Amino acid sequence: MTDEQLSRLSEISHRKKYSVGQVIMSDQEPVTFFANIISGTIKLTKTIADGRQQIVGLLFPPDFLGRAFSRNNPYFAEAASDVEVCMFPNEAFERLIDVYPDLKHRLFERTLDELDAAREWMLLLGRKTAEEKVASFLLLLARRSLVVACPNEKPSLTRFELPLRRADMADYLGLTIETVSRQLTRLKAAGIVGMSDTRTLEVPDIAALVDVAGQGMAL
Amino acid sequence: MTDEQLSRLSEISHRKKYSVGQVIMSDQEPVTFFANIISGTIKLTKTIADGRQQIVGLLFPPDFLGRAFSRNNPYFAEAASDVEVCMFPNEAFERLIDVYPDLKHRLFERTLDELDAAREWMLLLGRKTAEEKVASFLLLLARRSLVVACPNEKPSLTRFELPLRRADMADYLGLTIETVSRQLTRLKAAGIVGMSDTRTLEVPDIAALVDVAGQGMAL
DNA sequence: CGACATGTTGAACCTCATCAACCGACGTGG
DNA sequence: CCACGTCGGTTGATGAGGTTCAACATGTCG
Repeated sequence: MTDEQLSRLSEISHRKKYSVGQVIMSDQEPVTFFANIISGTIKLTKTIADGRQQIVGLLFPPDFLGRAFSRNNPYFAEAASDVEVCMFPNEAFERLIDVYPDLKHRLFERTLDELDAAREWMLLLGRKTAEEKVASFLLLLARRSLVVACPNEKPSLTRFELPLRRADMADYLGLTIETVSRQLTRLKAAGIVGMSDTRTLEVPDIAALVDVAGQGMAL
Repeated sequence: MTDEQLSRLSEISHRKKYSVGQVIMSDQEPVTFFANIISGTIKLTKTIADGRQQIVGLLFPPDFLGRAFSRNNPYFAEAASDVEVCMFPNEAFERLIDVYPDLKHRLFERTLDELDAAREWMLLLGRKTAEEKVASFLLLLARRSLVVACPNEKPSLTRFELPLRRADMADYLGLTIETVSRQLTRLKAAGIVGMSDTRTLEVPDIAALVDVAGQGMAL
């Protein structure tokens, strides 16, 4: 983005914090803002009346949260961890979009990426086994951590934090908490991953993880 | 669209037909065209090496098939029935997109709709039972047929053709052929749907179908 | 300390996948 | 014309993968 765009953006923005579990956007209310994630993880969920829930998207910095063209929003956005965002009132942001077409173009490309991710996840949800699901999720995080940390090097050991609790992992993978837990201990027992803490993971050999993730996690 | 846009479009287009099972776009090759579906049904699929398959999108007329900004395409597009499309070479189409911003806007909105549909389906794949899955799919088709046929009236009986064989329904719902078949006969036995032919369905009472589809199919 | 949230582990159960047989429709070649 | 293979679909029997229910462990906070 150009400097001018950035300054225009910052003029209309303000920071906001959410703590774990807080609802950021609701199913019920129209969306009044766009937000840029500064830190933390946000989960997008869909829910059935009886309580069943599915996470349909995870957002990390510097992802965008919002609803282009102010339609109604069919998801919940919830803080999966403590979260800090940079918020833009809807109208102001959409005015900016009209003025800077390449900003809109960016949003478009982001949406296409989200669509690809959603469809990748459809394959996982519909066709993968519990073990493959968990492994695929860990692989996703492992690769993310590599990109964030050092784009070029390939360290033999990858270590990262789980951004989700077991309950959320279950809702993301279409499983139950218990199954997620069991598969994690299985992967640990098989030496494919190590866990110092329940939220800290080490992957000694990514290739081995790729193997149990069962393809389709192309990169 | 304006008349001018339409005429410009038709200048660069040509018709093409595909018969059932034919591959329209492949995983392997870059996409060279956009296409507007004139008749028939196209399925977008993702596949794992061992043969497991998931349909990640269904396209009906007048949907669009293609890949904006000529990235590589991670899906297969296959004719689920005999299909007729109107094709545009990629470069020409993208030139048009640049000239007519609202055409791009249209594509953007279509992409957002696809994203919503994909996420709706994630809920289905991850959290619904076999019965709910099948019912949800039938509900989707029932509503589609209502919209196409008569936007206003609400006839008591809805009748429509299944655009997919059992195998494809299974791949769309994350089930096996046998389970799909069994659930269909269960719904038939319960009087929720009628089947004159294996591909022709009647829904006497949509509300009853909504009921077994288990929410989340909001409209 | 007790209450609560998060995570792990075990046992029983159930839904759905798997394997297999069967049916009708269709097309083809002898 | 009929035998034959193929394809799409249905139905049954069996079994495995995951869910459910329950108990327990650990850590945190009032």
